[in-house]
Amino acid sequence: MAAETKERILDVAEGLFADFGFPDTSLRDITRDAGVNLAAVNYHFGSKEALLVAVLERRVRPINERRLSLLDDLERKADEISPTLEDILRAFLGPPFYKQADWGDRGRKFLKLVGHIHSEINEDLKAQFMSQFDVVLGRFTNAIRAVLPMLDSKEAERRIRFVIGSMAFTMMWEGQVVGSRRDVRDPEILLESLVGFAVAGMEAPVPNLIPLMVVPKEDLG
Amino acid sequence: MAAETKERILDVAEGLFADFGFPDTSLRDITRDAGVNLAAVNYHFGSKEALLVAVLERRVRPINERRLSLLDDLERKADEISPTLEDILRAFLGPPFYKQADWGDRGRKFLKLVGHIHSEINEDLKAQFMSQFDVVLGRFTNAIRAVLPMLDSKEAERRIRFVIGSMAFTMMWEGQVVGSRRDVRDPEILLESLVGFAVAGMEAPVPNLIPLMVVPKEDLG
DNA sequence: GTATGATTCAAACGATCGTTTTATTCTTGA
DNA sequence: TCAAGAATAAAACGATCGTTTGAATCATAC
Repeated sequence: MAAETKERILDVAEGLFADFGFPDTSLRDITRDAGVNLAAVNYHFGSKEALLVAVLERRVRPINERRLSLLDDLERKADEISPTLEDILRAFLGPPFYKQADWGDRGRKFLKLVGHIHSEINEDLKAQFMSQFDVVLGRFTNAIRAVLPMLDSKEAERRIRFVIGSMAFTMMWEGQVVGSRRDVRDPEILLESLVGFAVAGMEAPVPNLIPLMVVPKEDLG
Repeated sequence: MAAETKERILDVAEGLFADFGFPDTSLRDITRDAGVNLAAVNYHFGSKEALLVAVLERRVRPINERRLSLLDDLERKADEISPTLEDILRAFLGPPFYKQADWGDRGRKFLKLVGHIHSEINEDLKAQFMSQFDVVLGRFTNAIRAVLPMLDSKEAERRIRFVIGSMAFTMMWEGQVVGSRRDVRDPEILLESLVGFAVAGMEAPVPNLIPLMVVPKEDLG
Protein backbone atom coordinates (compact mmCIF):
# COMPACT_ATOMS: atom_id res chain seq x y z
CA MET A 1 0.00 0.00 0.00
CA ALA A 2 2.82 2.33 0.82
CA ALA A 3 4.24 2.16 -2.68
CA GLU A 4 0.86 2.92 -4.18
CA THR A 5 0.36 5.90 -1.92
CA LYS A 6 3.79 7.29 -2.73
CA GLU A 7 3.21 6.94 -6.46
CA ARG A 8 -0.19 8.55 -6.32
CA ILE A 9 1.30 11.49 -4.46
CA LEU A 10 4.13 11.78 -6.97
CA ASP A 11 1.75 11.71 -9.94
CA VAL A 12 -0.64 14.26 -8.52
CA ALA A 13 2.12 16.54 -7.27
CA GLU A 14 3.78 16.45 -10.68
CA GLY A 15 0.64 17.69 -12.34
CA LEU A 16 -0.22 20.36 -9.79
CA PHE A 17 3.33 21.69 -9.54
CA ALA A 18 3.39 21.94 -13.33
CA ASP A 19 0.03 23.69 -13.56
CA PHE A 20 0.16 26.02 -10.57
CA GLY A 21 3.78 26.12 -9.49
CA PHE A 22 5.42 24.95 -6.31
CA PRO A 23 4.45 27.82 -3.97
CA ASP A 24 0.82 27.94 -5.11
CA THR A 25 0.28 24.22 -4.64
CA SER A 26 -0.56 23.27 -1.07
CA LEU A 27 -0.14 19.88 0.51
CA ARG A 28 -3.87 19.95 1.07
CA ASP A 29 -4.43 20.26 -2.68
CA ILE A 30 -2.10 17.37 -3.39
CA THR A 31 -3.39 15.00 -0.75
CA ARG A 32 -7.01 15.77 -1.57
CA ASP A 33 -6.54 15.02 -5.27
CA ALA A 34 -4.50 11.95 -4.50
CA GLY A 35 -7.08 10.69 -2.06
CA VAL A 36 -4.61 10.27 0.77
CA ASN A 37 -4.28 11.75 4.21
CA LEU A 38 -2.74 15.18 4.68
CA ALA A 39 0.07 13.78 6.79
CA ALA A 40 1.07 11.27 4.12
CA VAL A 41 3.46 13.62 2.34
CA ASN A 42 5.46 14.37 5.46
CA TYR A 43 5.37 10.72 6.45
CA HIS A 44 6.60 9.36 3.12
CA PHE A 45 8.80 12.18 1.87
CA GLY A 46 9.69 14.25 4.92
CA SER A 47 8.66 17.66 3.64
CA LYS A 48 7.02 19.47 0.78
CA GLU A 49 10.37 20.43 -0.67
CA ALA A 50 11.60 16.84 -0.49
CA LEU A 51 8.48 15.85 -2.40
CA LEU A 52 9.39 18.18 -5.23
CA VAL A 53 12.88 16.74 -5.31
CA ALA A 54 11.41 13.25 -5.54
CA VAL A 55 9.06 14.33 -8.33
CA LEU A 56 11.95 15.75 -10.31
CA GLU A 57 14.39 12.95 -9.65
CA ARG A 58 12.00 10.27 -10.81
CA ARG A 59 12.12 11.57 -14.37
CA VAL A 60 15.25 13.71 -14.54
CA ARG A 61 17.47 10.78 -13.68
CA PRO A 62 16.57 8.63 -16.72
CA ILE A 63 16.73 11.68 -18.97
CA ASN A 64 20.22 12.59 -17.85
CA GLU A 65 21.37 8.98 -17.92
CA ARG A 66 20.18 8.77 -21.50
CA ARG A 67 22.01 11.96 -22.37
CA LEU A 68 25.27 10.70 -20.92
CA SER A 69 24.84 7.31 -22.51
CA LEU A 70 24.41 8.88 -25.94
CA LEU A 71 27.44 11.07 -25.35
CA ASP A 72 29.41 8.00 -24.31
CA ASP A 73 28.52 6.37 -27.60
CA LEU A 74 29.68 9.40 -29.54
CA GLU A 75 32.97 9.57 -27.69
CA ARG A 76 33.56 5.86 -28.04
CA LYS A 77 33.28 6.14 -31.80
CA ALA A 78 35.32 9.35 -31.91
CA ASP A 79 38.47 7.55 -33.12
CA GLU A 80 36.81 6.53 -36.34
CA ILE A 81 34.22 9.26 -36.82
CA SER A 82 34.45 12.56 -35.02
CA PRO A 83 31.05 13.56 -33.65
CA THR A 84 29.47 16.59 -35.23
CA LEU A 85 27.97 19.49 -33.33
CA GLU A 86 24.59 18.22 -34.40
CA ASP A 87 25.32 14.77 -32.96
CA ILE A 88 26.21 16.31 -29.62
CA LEU A 89 23.29 18.70 -29.47
CA ARG A 90 20.92 15.95 -30.47
CA ALA A 91 22.22 13.80 -27.64
CA PHE A 92 21.57 16.66 -25.23
CA LEU A 93 18.24 17.91 -26.51
CA GLY A 94 16.69 14.64 -27.61
CA PRO A 95 16.10 12.65 -24.40
CA PRO A 96 13.67 15.07 -22.73
CA PHE A 97 11.39 15.06 -25.74
CA TYR A 98 11.54 11.35 -26.47
CA LYS A 99 11.10 10.45 -22.84
CA GLN A 100 8.17 12.83 -22.74
CA ALA A 101 6.63 11.02 -25.67
CA ASP A 102 7.09 7.72 -23.85
CA TRP A 103 5.41 9.08 -20.74
CA GLY A 104 2.33 10.43 -22.49
CA ASP A 105 0.27 13.08 -20.76
CA ARG A 106 2.26 12.75 -17.55
CA GLY A 107 5.39 13.40 -19.56
CA ARG A 108 3.99 16.60 -20.95
CA LYS A 109 3.14 17.82 -17.50
CA PHE A 110 6.59 16.94 -16.30
CA LEU A 111 8.22 18.75 -19.20
CA LYS A 112 6.30 21.87 -18.27
CA LEU A 113 7.44 21.50 -14.68
CA VAL A 114 11.09 20.93 -15.48
CA GLY A 115 11.06 23.83 -17.90
CA HIS A 116 9.92 26.07 -15.09
CA ILE A 117 12.47 24.61 -12.71
CA HIS A 118 15.20 25.87 -15.03
CA SER A 119 13.97 29.33 -14.07
CA GLU A 120 13.51 28.57 -10.40
CA ILE A 121 14.57 31.48 -8.24
CA ASN A 122 14.56 29.77 -4.85
CA GLU A 123 18.15 28.99 -3.98
CA ASP A 124 17.50 25.67 -2.28
CA LEU A 125 15.30 24.26 -5.01
CA LYS A 126 17.63 25.52 -7.71
CA ALA A 127 20.60 23.89 -6.02
CA GLN A 128 18.76 20.59 -5.67
CA PHE A 129 17.98 20.55 -9.36
CA MET A 130 21.36 21.78 -10.50
CA SER A 131 23.20 19.09 -8.56
CA GLN A 132 21.68 16.60 -10.97
CA PHE A 133 22.30 18.77 -14.00
CA ASP A 134 25.80 20.13 -13.72
CA VAL A 135 27.54 16.83 -14.40
CA VAL A 136 25.64 16.64 -17.66
CA LEU A 137 26.30 20.28 -18.39
CA GLY A 138 30.03 19.91 -17.76
CA ARG A 139 30.49 16.95 -20.05
CA PHE A 140 28.44 18.43 -22.87
CA THR A 141 30.23 21.75 -22.55
CA ASN A 142 33.55 20.01 -23.09
CA ALA A 143 32.24 18.06 -26.03
CA ILE A 144 30.80 21.16 -27.66
CA ARG A 145 33.94 23.17 -27.14
CA ALA A 146 35.97 20.42 -28.79
CA VAL A 147 34.02 20.77 -32.02
CA LEU A 148 33.86 24.58 -31.86
CA PRO A 149 37.47 25.54 -31.12
CA MET A 150 37.01 29.02 -32.58
CA LEU A 151 34.83 30.05 -29.62
CA ASP A 152 36.57 31.36 -26.56
CA SER A 153 35.44 30.13 -23.17
CA LYS A 154 33.04 32.96 -22.41
CA GLU A 155 31.40 32.93 -25.80
CA ALA A 156 30.92 29.18 -25.64
CA GLU A 157 29.29 29.45 -22.23
CA ARG A 158 26.97 32.19 -23.44
CA ARG A 159 25.85 30.21 -26.47
CA ILE A 160 25.27 27.07 -24.45
CA ARG A 161 23.14 29.17 -22.14
CA PHE A 162 21.17 30.39 -25.14
CA VAL A 163 20.52 26.79 -26.14
CA ILE A 164 19.42 25.83 -22.64
CA GLY A 165 17.14 28.84 -22.56
CA SER A 166 15.53 27.86 -25.84
CA MET A 167 15.09 24.32 -24.58
CA ALA A 168 13.68 25.27 -21.20
CA PHE A 169 11.31 27.85 -22.65
CA THR A 170 10.09 25.35 -25.23
CA MET A 171 9.58 22.70 -22.57
CA MET A 172 7.41 24.87 -20.40
CA TRP A 173 5.53 26.23 -23.36
CA GLU A 174 4.77 22.93 -25.04
CA GLY A 175 3.81 21.44 -21.74
CA GLN A 176 0.93 23.85 -21.44
CA VAL A 177 -0.26 23.77 -25.01
CA VAL A 178 -3.90 22.92 -24.95
CA GLY A 179 -6.72 22.79 -27.39
CA SER A 180 -5.38 21.94 -30.82
CA ARG A 181 -5.30 18.27 -31.59
CA ARG A 182 -2.05 16.61 -30.63
CA ASP A 183 0.05 14.75 -33.10
CA VAL A 184 2.25 11.87 -32.00
CA ARG A 185 5.00 13.39 -34.10
CA ASP A 186 4.83 16.74 -32.33
CA PRO A 187 7.82 16.03 -30.08
CA GLU A 188 9.84 14.90 -33.06
CA ILE A 189 8.99 17.97 -35.13
CA LEU A 190 9.76 20.18 -32.19
CA LEU A 191 13.08 18.49 -31.57
CA GLU A 192 14.17 18.76 -35.19
CA SER A 193 13.29 22.43 -35.15
CA LEU A 194 15.17 23.02 -31.93
CA VAL A 195 18.25 21.08 -33.02
CA GLY A 196 18.41 22.94 -36.31
CA PHE A 197 18.09 26.26 -34.54
CA ALA A 198 20.67 25.39 -31.91
CA VAL A 199 23.24 24.04 -34.36
CA ALA A 200 23.03 27.12 -36.56
CA GLY A 201 23.14 29.43 -33.55
CA MET A 202 26.15 27.72 -32.00
CA GLU A 203 28.00 27.88 -35.33
CA ALA A 204 27.25 31.56 -35.88
CA PRO A 205 30.24 33.75 -36.81
CA VAL A 206 32.01 35.18 -33.80
CA PRO A 207 30.88 38.79 -33.41
CA ASN A 208 33.65 41.36 -33.53
CA LEU A 209 32.82 44.42 -31.51
CA ILE A 210 33.39 47.89 -32.76
CA PRO A 211 35.29 49.94 -30.16
CA LEU A 212 32.69 51.57 -27.99
CA MET A 213 34.09 55.08 -28.17
CA VAL A 214 33.37 55.54 -31.86
CA VAL A 215 29.78 54.34 -31.70
CA PRO A 216 27.26 57.09 -31.02
CA LYS A 217 24.97 55.96 -28.28
CA GLU A 218 21.84 56.59 -30.32
CA ASP A 219 22.88 53.90 -32.75
CA LEU A 220 23.18 51.19 -30.15
CA GLY A 221 19.69 50.28 -29.24
CA MET B 1 6.10 62.64 0.62
CA ALA B 2 3.76 60.28 -1.14
CA ALA B 3 5.82 60.18 -4.30
CA GLU B 4 8.95 59.41 -2.34
CA THR B 5 7.27 56.60 -0.44
CA LYS B 6 5.93 55.06 -3.63
CA GLU B 7 9.32 55.15 -5.30
CA ARG B 8 11.08 53.68 -2.32
CA ILE B 9 8.58 50.84 -2.30
CA LEU B 10 9.02 50.27 -6.02
CA ASP B 11 12.80 50.21 -5.76
CA VAL B 12 12.89 47.84 -2.82
CA ALA B 13 10.21 45.56 -4.24
CA GLU B 14 12.05 45.37 -7.53
CA GLY B 15 15.17 44.11 -5.82
CA LEU B 16 13.45 41.67 -3.50
CA PHE B 17 11.18 40.24 -6.18
CA ALA B 18 14.24 39.72 -8.37
CA ASP B 19 16.28 38.07 -5.63
CA PHE B 20 13.67 35.95 -3.89
CA GLY B 21 10.69 35.81 -6.23
CA PHE B 22 7.21 37.15 -5.84
CA PRO B 23 5.73 34.49 -3.54
CA ASP B 24 8.71 34.40 -1.20
CA THR B 25 8.80 38.16 -0.73
CA SER B 26 6.38 39.39 1.92
CA LEU B 27 4.98 42.87 2.26
CA ARG B 28 6.66 42.95 5.65
CA ASP B 29 10.03 42.40 4.00
CA ILE B 30 9.40 45.15 1.50
CA THR B 31 8.07 47.75 3.90
CA ARG B 32 10.77 47.03 6.46
CA ASP B 33 13.58 47.49 3.93
CA ALA B 34 11.90 50.55 2.48
CA GLY B 35 11.41 52.06 5.92
CA VAL B 36 7.69 52.59 5.44
CA ASN B 37 4.61 51.36 7.22
CA LEU B 38 3.22 47.93 6.44
CA ALA B 39 -0.06 49.39 5.24
CA ALA B 40 1.67 51.66 2.74
CA VAL B 41 1.68 49.12 -0.08
CA ASN B 42 -2.06 48.53 0.10
CA TYR B 43 -2.67 52.24 0.49
CA HIS B 44 -0.58 53.34 -2.50
CA PHE B 45 -0.93 50.36 -4.84
CA GLY B 46 -4.01 48.49 -3.68
CA SER B 47 -2.52 45.02 -3.34
CA LYS B 48 0.69 43.06 -3.49
CA GLU B 49 -0.06 41.91 -7.01
CA ALA B 50 -0.77 45.46 -8.15
CA LEU B 51 2.61 46.41 -6.73
CA LEU B 52 4.32 43.85 -8.95
CA VAL B 53 2.44 45.17 -11.96
CA ALA B 54 3.63 48.68 -11.11
CA VAL B 55 7.20 47.47 -10.68
CA LEU B 56 7.12 45.83 -14.09
CA GLU B 57 5.29 48.58 -15.90
CA ARG B 58 7.73 51.27 -14.78
CA ARG B 59 10.51 49.69 -16.83
CA VAL B 60 8.77 47.44 -19.34
CA ARG B 61 6.91 50.34 -20.88
CA PRO B 62 9.98 52.31 -22.01
CA ILE B 63 11.63 49.11 -23.21
CA ASN B 64 8.67 48.15 -25.39
CA GLU B 65 8.21 51.71 -26.62
CA ARG B 66 11.83 51.72 -27.70
CA ARG B 67 11.38 48.40 -29.46
CA LEU B 68 8.38 49.64 -31.40
CA SER B 69 10.06 52.93 -32.19
CA LEU B 70 13.05 51.14 -33.67
CA LEU B 71 10.77 48.90 -35.69
CA ASP B 72 8.89 51.97 -36.91
CA ASP B 73 12.17 53.38 -38.16
CA LEU B 74 12.98 50.19 -40.02
CA GLU B 75 9.59 50.02 -41.67
CA ARG B 76 9.67 53.70 -42.60
CA LYS B 77 12.90 53.17 -44.49
CA ALA B 78 11.73 49.90 -46.01
CA ASP B 79 10.99 51.47 -49.39
CA GLU B 80 14.64 52.35 -49.90
CA ILE B 81 16.39 49.67 -47.85
CA SER B 82 14.66 46.48 -46.82
CA PRO B 83 15.42 45.73 -43.20
CA THR B 84 17.51 42.66 -42.59
CA LEU B 85 16.71 39.95 -40.09
CA GLU B 86 19.57 41.27 -37.99
CA ASP B 87 18.09 44.76 -38.01
CA ILE B 88 14.78 43.42 -36.75
CA LEU B 89 16.25 41.15 -34.09
CA ARG B 90 18.52 43.92 -32.90
CA ALA B 91 15.53 46.20 -32.51
CA PHE B 92 13.81 43.55 -30.42
CA LEU B 93 16.72 42.31 -28.32
CA GLY B 94 18.63 45.55 -27.89
CA PRO B 95 16.42 47.77 -25.72
CA PRO B 96 16.34 45.57 -22.61
CA PHE B 97 20.11 45.45 -22.45
CA TYR B 98 20.74 49.09 -23.24
CA LYS B 99 18.06 50.26 -20.87
CA GLN B 100 19.56 47.99 -18.26
CA ALA B 101 22.93 49.64 -18.77
CA ASP B 102 21.29 53.03 -18.33
CA TRP B 103 19.65 51.96 -15.09
CA GLY B 104 22.79 50.58 -13.48
CA ASP B 105 22.45 48.13 -10.61
CA ARG B 106 18.71 48.63 -10.46
CA GLY B 107 18.52 47.71 -14.11
CA ARG B 108 20.36 44.47 -13.54
CA LYS B 109 17.95 43.53 -10.81
CA PHE B 110 15.04 44.39 -13.03
CA LEU B 111 16.42 42.32 -15.88
CA LYS B 112 16.63 39.34 -13.56
CA LEU B 113 13.05 39.93 -12.50
CA VAL B 114 11.66 40.32 -15.99
CA GLY B 115 13.54 37.26 -17.15
CA HIS B 116 11.79 35.26 -14.48
CA ILE B 117 8.44 36.80 -15.33
CA HIS B 118 8.76 35.28 -18.79
CA SER B 119 8.54 31.93 -17.02
CA GLU B 120 5.83 32.95 -14.61
CA ILE B 121 3.32 30.19 -14.07
CA ASN B 122 0.63 32.12 -12.24
CA GLU B 123 -2.11 32.85 -14.73
CA ASP B 124 -3.00 36.32 -13.45
CA LEU B 125 0.54 37.59 -13.29
CA LYS B 126 1.38 36.07 -16.66
CA ALA B 127 -1.64 37.72 -18.24
CA GLN B 128 -0.75 41.09 -16.75
CA PHE B 129 2.73 40.88 -18.21
CA MET B 130 1.67 39.48 -21.56
CA SER B 131 -0.87 42.23 -22.12
CA GLN B 132 2.07 44.59 -22.43
CA PHE B 133 4.12 42.19 -24.49
CA ASP B 134 1.85 40.73 -27.12
CA VAL B 135 1.52 43.90 -29.18
CA VAL B 136 5.29 43.94 -29.47
CA LEU B 137 5.38 40.22 -30.18
CA GLY B 138 2.76 40.50 -32.91
CA ARG B 139 4.47 43.29 -34.80
CA PHE B 140 7.89 41.70 -34.61
CA THR B 141 6.49 38.34 -35.66
CA ASN B 142 5.11 39.91 -38.81
CA ALA B 143 8.35 41.71 -39.55
CA ILE B 144 10.39 38.56 -39.07
CA ARG B 145 8.09 36.46 -41.23
CA ALA B 146 8.39 39.03 -44.01
CA VAL B 147 12.14 38.54 -44.22
CA LEU B 148 11.97 34.76 -43.73
CA PRO B 149 9.27 33.72 -46.21
CA MET B 150 10.60 30.17 -46.44
CA LEU B 151 9.38 29.43 -42.91
CA ASP B 152 5.84 28.25 -42.50
CA SER B 153 3.75 29.75 -39.76
CA LYS B 154 4.39 27.05 -37.16
CA GLU B 155 8.10 26.92 -37.74
CA ALA B 156 8.39 30.69 -37.51
CA GLU B 157 6.51 30.70 -34.21
CA ARG B 158 8.72 27.96 -32.83
CA ARG B 159 11.92 29.78 -33.76
CA ILE B 160 10.71 33.06 -32.34
CA ARG B 161 9.95 31.20 -29.14
CA PHE B 162 13.50 29.86 -29.14
CA VAL B 163 14.80 33.41 -29.41
CA ILE B 164 12.60 34.64 -26.59
CA GLY B 165 13.72 31.73 -24.46
CA SER B 166 17.37 32.54 -25.07
CA MET B 167 16.71 36.16 -24.24
CA ALA B 168 14.71 35.49 -21.09
CA PHE B 169 17.16 32.91 -19.80
CA THR B 170 20.04 35.29 -20.42
CA MET B 171 18.25 38.11 -18.66
CA MET B 172 17.63 36.17 -15.51
CA TRP B 173 21.10 34.67 -15.57
CA GLU B 174 23.01 37.89 -16.11
CA GLY B 175 20.90 39.61 -13.53
CA GLN B 176 22.17 37.31 -10.86
CA VAL B 177 25.80 37.18 -11.91
CA VAL B 178 27.87 38.13 -8.95
CA GLY B 179 31.50 38.15 -8.04
CA SER B 180 33.56 38.72 -11.16
CA ARG B 181 34.33 42.34 -11.90
CA ARG B 182 31.74 43.96 -14.12
CA ASP B 183 32.63 45.61 -17.37
CA VAL B 184 30.59 48.51 -18.70
CA ARG B 185 30.69 46.76 -22.06
CA ASP B 186 29.19 43.54 -20.70
CA PRO B 187 25.67 44.31 -21.91
CA GLU B 188 27.02 45.17 -25.36
CA ILE B 189 29.09 42.00 -25.62
CA LEU B 190 26.15 39.96 -24.45
CA LEU B 191 23.81 41.58 -26.94
CA GLU B 192 26.16 41.02 -29.86
CA SER B 193 26.49 37.40 -28.90
CA LEU B 194 22.74 36.96 -28.55
CA VAL B 195 21.95 38.72 -31.83
CA GLY B 196 24.49 36.63 -33.71
CA PHE B 197 23.10 33.46 -32.23
CA ALA B 198 19.50 34.42 -32.91
CA VAL B 199 20.09 35.51 -36.51
CA ALA B 200 21.90 32.29 -37.36
CA GLY B 201 19.30 30.19 -35.60
CA MET B 202 16.37 31.89 -37.30
CA GLU B 203 18.05 31.45 -40.69
CA ALA B 204 18.78 27.77 -40.16
CA PRO B 205 17.75 25.43 -42.98
CA VAL B 206 14.23 24.14 -42.62
CA PRO B 207 14.43 20.62 -41.24
CA ASN B 208 12.86 17.96 -43.42
CA LEU B 209 11.56 15.08 -41.38
CA ILE B 210 12.15 11.50 -42.35
CA PRO B 211 8.85 9.60 -42.33
CA LEU B 212 8.50 8.18 -38.86
CA MET B 213 7.69 4.64 -39.94
CA VAL B 214 11.11 3.97 -41.42
CA VAL B 215 13.03 5.27 -38.43
CA PRO B 216 13.76 2.61 -35.81
CA LYS B 217 12.85 3.99 -32.44
CA GLU B 218 16.27 3.25 -31.02
CA ASP B 219 17.81 5.75 -33.41
CA LEU B 220 15.68 8.61 -32.32
CA GLY B 221 17.11 9.64 -29.03
C1' DG C 1 -3.54 -15.79 17.01
C1' DT C 2 -0.80 -12.44 18.49
C1' DA C 3 2.81 -9.16 18.79
C1' DT C 4 5.36 -5.71 16.18
C1' DG C 5 6.21 -2.40 13.02
C1' DA C 6 4.35 0.18 9.08
C1' DT C 7 0.81 3.02 7.62
C1' DT C 8 -3.32 5.88 7.92
C1' DC C 9 -6.22 9.06 10.20
C1' DA C 10 -8.34 13.20 12.51
C1' DA C 11 -7.05 17.02 14.88
C1' DA C 12 -4.48 20.58 16.33
C1' DC C 13 -0.23 23.65 16.54
C1' DG C 14 2.43 27.60 15.65
C1' DA C 15 3.73 30.64 12.35
C1' DT C 16 3.16 33.74 8.44
C1' DC C 17 0.65 36.00 5.21
C1' DG C 18 -2.18 39.93 2.77
C1' DT C 19 -5.42 42.94 4.10
C1' DT C 20 -8.32 46.03 6.88
C1' DT C 21 -9.44 49.09 10.54
C1' DT C 22 -9.12 53.03 13.32
C1' DA C 23 -6.61 56.66 15.09
C1' DT C 24 -3.04 60.02 14.50
C1' DT C 25 -0.03 63.10 12.05
C1' DC C 26 1.17 65.82 8.20
C1' DT C 27 0.33 68.80 4.25
C1' DT C 28 -1.99 72.30 1.86
C1' DG C 29 -5.11 75.77 0.13
C1' DA C 30 -8.40 79.33 1.37
C1' DT D 1 -5.00 80.19 11.13
C1' DC D 2 -7.67 76.52 10.45
C1' DA D 3 -10.38 73.17 8.14
C1' DA D 4 -10.01 69.10 4.87
C1' DG D 5 -7.89 65.67 2.71
C1' DA D 6 -3.66 62.96 2.14
C1' DA D 7 -0.51 60.11 4.30
C1' DT D 8 1.37 57.41 8.11
C1' DA D 9 1.07 54.61 12.13
C1' DA D 10 -0.08 50.63 15.31
C1' DA D 11 -2.78 46.84 15.86
C1' DA D 12 -5.61 43.31 14.83
C1' DC D 13 -8.30 40.16 11.59
C1' DG D 14 -9.23 36.06 9.16
C1' DA D 15 -7.33 32.78 6.44
C1' DT D 16 -3.90 29.47 4.91
C1' DC D 17 0.10 27.10 5.30
C1' DG D 18 3.61 23.13 6.48
C1' DT D 19 4.22 20.30 10.09
C1' DT D 20 3.49 17.48 14.24
C1' DT D 21 1.01 14.65 17.46
C1' DG D 22 -1.20 10.62 19.25
C1' DA D 23 -4.45 7.29 18.46
C1' DA D 24 -6.42 3.90 15.25
C1' DT D 25 -5.81 0.58 11.68
C1' DC D 26 -3.40 -2.48 8.78
C1' DA D 27 0.02 -5.93 7.22
C1' DT D 28 3.27 -9.33 8.30
C1' DA D 29 6.29 -12.68 10.58
C1' DC D 30 6.60 -15.82 14.29
